[in-house]
Parts: sequence; C-alpha cells; structure tokens
Amino acid sequence: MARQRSTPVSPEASVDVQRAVLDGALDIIATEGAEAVSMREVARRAGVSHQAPYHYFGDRAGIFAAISEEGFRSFTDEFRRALDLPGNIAANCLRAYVSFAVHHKGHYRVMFRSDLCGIRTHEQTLSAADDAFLALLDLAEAVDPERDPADAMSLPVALWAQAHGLATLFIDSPLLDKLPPETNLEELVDKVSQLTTWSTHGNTQ
Amino acid sequence: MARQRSTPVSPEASVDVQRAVLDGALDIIATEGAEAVSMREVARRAGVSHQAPYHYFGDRAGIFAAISEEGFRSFTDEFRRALDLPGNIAANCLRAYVSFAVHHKGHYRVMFRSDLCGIRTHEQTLSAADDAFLALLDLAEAVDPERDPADAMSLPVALWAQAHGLATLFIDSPLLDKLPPETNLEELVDKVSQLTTWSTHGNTQ
DNA sequence: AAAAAGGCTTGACACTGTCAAGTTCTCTTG
DNA sequence: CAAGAGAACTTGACAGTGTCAAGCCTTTTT
Repeated sequence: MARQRSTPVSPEASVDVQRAVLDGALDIIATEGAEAVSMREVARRAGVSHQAPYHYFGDRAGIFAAISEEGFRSFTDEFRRALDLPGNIAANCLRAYVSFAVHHKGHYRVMFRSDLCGIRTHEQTLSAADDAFLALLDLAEAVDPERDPADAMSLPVALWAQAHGLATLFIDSPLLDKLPPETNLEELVDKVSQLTTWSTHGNTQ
Repeated sequence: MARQRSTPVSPEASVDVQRAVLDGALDIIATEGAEAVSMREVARRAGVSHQAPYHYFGDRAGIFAAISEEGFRSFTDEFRRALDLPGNIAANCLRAYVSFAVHHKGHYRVMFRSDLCGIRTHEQTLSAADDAFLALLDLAEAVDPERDPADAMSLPVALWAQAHGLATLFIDSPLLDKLPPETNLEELVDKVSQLTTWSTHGNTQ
C-alpha cells in the first residue's frame, strides 16, 4: 500500500515526475488560471505524494518560476525564428509573439506575473527573461537602426507594448466577447500591423 | 465580549464595512497581488468577523467583481475626460489610460482578470466594462472617422492593445528593471505616442 | 404586537502550503 | 564489500484558508 508508482526509481523517473508536475500545473493555469494551481492537486495529477513537488521546486513559487523560465526560453526561440524570416519584420514578430501567447497560454500567463514566482530571486528565470529582452532589442534595431541612441528604449517599449497588449487582450480579457464571433485572430493581428507605422527618427511632430 | 465595534448598527455603518473591505482588498492587491487577498484578512482589517464580507459580496469572486466594476466606472470617467481635451486625442487618451493603471494599480490589476471575478456572471461589472469599451470606440472614431466600416474593429483593438500593453508592462512586468532608473514614465508614454502613426483608411501597403 | 429583513456573529468542515521527520533506493568512497 | 551520503520520495502534523450552516441582535415593515 505504500508505493503506487510502477517504476519505483530509475534514472529518468525523476525527470518524469518533474515534467508531470509542470504539465499538470500548465494545464490548470491554461484552463482555470494560475490561482487554481495547488501543490496538492499537481501532486495528485502526477501520482505522487503531496510533498514530492517540494523536492524539485522548493515551494509553489518555484513551480511558477520554472514555468516562467521554460516559457521565456521557448518564446525566445520562436521569436528569433520570426526575426530571421523574410518580409515585414515587425509584422512577422508581432504574429509570432501573439501566436506564442495563444498557443502557450499556460506559460504566457505566468511569464509576466512577477508576483507569482518572485522572479527577482530566481536567477535562471531572470536570465531567460533577459535573453527574451535582448531579442526584442534586436527587433527594434532591425525596425529602425538609425534612431536616436539617446532615446534607444522608446521603440522597443512601443513594440513590446503593442505585442504584449494584443496577447493579453486575447487570452485574458473580455475583448473576445466584443468582437464578431467569426473574427480570425491572425487576420486581426495582421491588420493591426498594417495599421501601425513606427515613424523614423527624423519625423516631424 | 460578543461585540467589538463601537457603533453597533447605524445607517451608514454598513456602507463603512463594505468600503473597508474593498479598501483592504485594494491595498493588498496593489502591494502583494490579487492572490494574497483572503476573506479573513480583509475581514480582520475591517475589524469584523470572518463571515461579514460574505454578507455583502457573496464570495471571494464577488469582492473582485465589485473592485472590477468600480475600476471600470472611474476608468471610463477619466478616459472620457481625456477624450474631450484639446490637442492630440490619441496621445491624451494613452496618457490617461496608463496614468489610471499606475495610480489605480489595485483596480487595474483586477479589471482584466476574468478568471478572478467570473465577470460573465456579474451583470453590473459586465455593463461597466461595456461602457469603457464604448469610450474606446469613441476614441477610434475620433482618430479616424473615415476608416472602412467593414473593418471597424482593427483600430480600436490596436489602440487598446498599445495602451493596455504599456499599462501592464509598467505595473506587472520586469520591464522597469530594464529601463534606466531615472526614466520618467510619462515622458516615455509620450515618446511612444510620437513614435506611433495610425495610418488612415486609404494607405498603401 | 408580530413578522420579516438587514447586519452581523460563532462554529464547523474540507482543503491548502509548508515544516519536520522518516523511508527507501542508488551511488560513491574507504 | 561495508558504510555512509545523497537523491527521491513518503507520512504526519500544523496553522491558515474559503465557505456552508445556524444563530443573535436590531431595525423596518405589516
């Protein structure tokens, strides 16, 4: 009665549990939101005792930190792939950004919630987030390499805000209820791209 | 020992408790985040028993719904005031939007979290959110009254995304850590405004 | 005067995160 | 090969949580 898992201990068993805990948490986050994640529920879903997750993640925030890190890493991968695509770079990256958020809802919902994972205390999560930020800076550089170096941050912030705003509106806000039900989200993202012009450094205004 | 409140019951006492519960919750949300809100803690702060909040708000989600509604109402007020200002309407509204989020962090953090308050079930919260959306549509109308009616939603969505993105990046993301510490947020918002051009209906692209 | 309603209260329940202290197994090191 | 260390868990306990149920005053309505 003591043990229920079929393979008691094996080299990859630990990885399995770790993965199962993360997957359970991700599923809960995507469907019910992050607050619905409980240590005991993810342990139950992984088929282990209620203390097993502590072994790998330390505490509840540790699970969110791991999810956040994983999210930032795969985000950076996908985003950099879009950066290398031919065509309108800003449009490609915006599409990739929103697509990531929609298809990795669980990850995305946690990545920017520093209250959940106490990101400042998790070095690896912090470094993954830094890498993502570097990719964003590269996008800004590609969009307007000749902007004023003394005002280098406005463009990346503007690009990030548009993408982040679209993404969060799509996955967490009542926006979708306001749109006609047949709306194609990818089309909408492209239309927003077409609507937006990032004026160059020498504009009048 | 049964009763601890000095004024047992009076016409405005009930309002006081209701208000105190909301204020306690708002304070916790702004400083620690929404998950840190507990029925018993807000009751404690309001100086009432742990069940008193249930009388007014039904359950925990009810508190968030009330906060969300209140947030949307005062947001709409401030936003409409910016709509009537002279000058660059889009810039004025963006500034008002972000300013609201920064100065009403507690409200803003809840307003778009439909997972917290189950907004779909709270009619008044839903209607307050609808009013805010109408104000946004008015902004889009002011920015470009002659855009294609068949594609009426792209511009409001784009405007909303930029504002919402900036606001959430400012109050919840690690963005602030990336910016030079002396950055003036209002200036940054204005620079983003200046950087952005919402192309008119008849643009080539 | 009696009944209903508003504004609370105490008490209980199942559930939560986390500390503490085992229990196995596997892998080193002497 | 024995002994110890560590990894990978386990059971048990504790305080704190959201919420249901039931009661107790006071005010308002009938």
